[in-house]
Amino acid sequence: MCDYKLMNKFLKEFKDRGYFYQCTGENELSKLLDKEKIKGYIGFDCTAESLHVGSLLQIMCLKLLQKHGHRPIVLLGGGTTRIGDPSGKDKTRKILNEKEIESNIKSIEKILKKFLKTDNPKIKPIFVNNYLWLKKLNYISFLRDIGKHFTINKMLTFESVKTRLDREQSLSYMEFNYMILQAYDFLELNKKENCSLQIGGSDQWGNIVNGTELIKRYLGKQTYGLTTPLITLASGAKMGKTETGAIWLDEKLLSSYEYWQFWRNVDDRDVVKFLKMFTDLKIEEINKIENENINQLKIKLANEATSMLHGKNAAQKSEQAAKEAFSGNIIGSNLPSIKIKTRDIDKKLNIIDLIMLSKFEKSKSEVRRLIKGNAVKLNNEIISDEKFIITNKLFQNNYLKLSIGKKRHIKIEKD
RNA sequence: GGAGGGGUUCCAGAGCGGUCAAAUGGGGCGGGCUGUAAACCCGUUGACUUCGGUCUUCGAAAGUUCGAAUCUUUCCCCCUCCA
Repeated sequence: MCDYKLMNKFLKEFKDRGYFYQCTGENELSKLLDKEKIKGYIGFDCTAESLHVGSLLQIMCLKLLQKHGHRPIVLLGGGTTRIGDPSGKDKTRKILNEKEIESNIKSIEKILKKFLKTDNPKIKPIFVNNYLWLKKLNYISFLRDIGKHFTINKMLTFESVKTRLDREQSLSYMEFNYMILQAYDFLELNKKENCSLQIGGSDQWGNIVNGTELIKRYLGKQTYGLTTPLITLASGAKMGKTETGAIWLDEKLLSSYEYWQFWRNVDDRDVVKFLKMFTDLKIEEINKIENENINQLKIKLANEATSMLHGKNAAQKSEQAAKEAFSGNIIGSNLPSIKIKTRDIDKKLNIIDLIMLSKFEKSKSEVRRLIKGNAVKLNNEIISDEKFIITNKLFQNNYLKLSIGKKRHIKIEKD
């Protein structure tokens, strides 16, 4: 462990922000980072069409590399996604087809570009797809060149493998190979791009170390691995997926307003931690404001996090919309809206159908329950009759505000 | 290969011929308190409904029965122990 004061600035900030979990050769890494600008890589899973906040910490790591002049490499694992990482999974994953993976890669790349600086050629991210080299592998030569460096004895001790075997859940040979492929990725990136650092979540530790060891044996070169802790919410839940649905980073899957709301609603105990982790604010500044009004801090967190992804404008709009929605009487002009046809209103649209149109609920029974529980409001008036008919009179300047519970509000616009 | 145990609603887990849309806990949702927090309290949690009911669920299929999550048969899948 090297002296904190002498530590490389990148590493130091990495720790100060709470990104640090484990590291191989911390001292040497620190020296290396002082001496030169390096390339560091993180691999992202492409099984979904978008990333969610569960990957945000990884993205922040890439940003931090850039901030300190290092260049991030983003590996979108078209190859490995075809296999499926067994880490942290107790079942074999669904294998996606080529088309799905390709389109996932595209949309994930788009998201990452929103976070990362792409104008400075020295630090702009390099996007790579490991399918490029994995598809060309020749089985026999791969076994001879790469496979000989891995012992089954050791592979069996890895957590991802062990838990599967312990529970007698089947682990296919295909999945068993995942770690070798990931190690090979690192080797390839080292050869091609001189990449000398791999960052990943703590569950990737085994895979990462395999990579550095392979490179040492195969090329005799020193590389490093760095892992981030698994972020859990104060409530104990894993970050990223709520019961309602994942907190997606793609606007198509989750509006910027909802994204803002996610941050606005974090547990009190998580606020400072998240300010450090997920905003650009300086650590000293965060320390200074730490004890300010908790709700102001949450708004700050929401604004910072939202502007990072969706832009300052979207963040401001969301804040404004929230203010309007929660303070009461005005129809929040910035609220998400849906349009309905005047014809439908003339056809005596009732409240249940209106809510169905809003897509807030997909079951009429559930809507009836909500109405019984005084959860439904139109223009802030509780609607307690499930046969309530929507009339033109309810619209003010062509708008009608529909609220379900305290947190869900939508603007209905007459078309 | 031999012997047992099991697959139940979002999850865990009761039920073992009618009173079962299925106990209980967790989670979710809604209400209250507050601060769009936590904790706590209350309600609710298959779908549709003209609120009378109707329809679909207890691994899959077939059967016994007036009636099946519950009994029988076959099939699929999981677990434990022995070889």
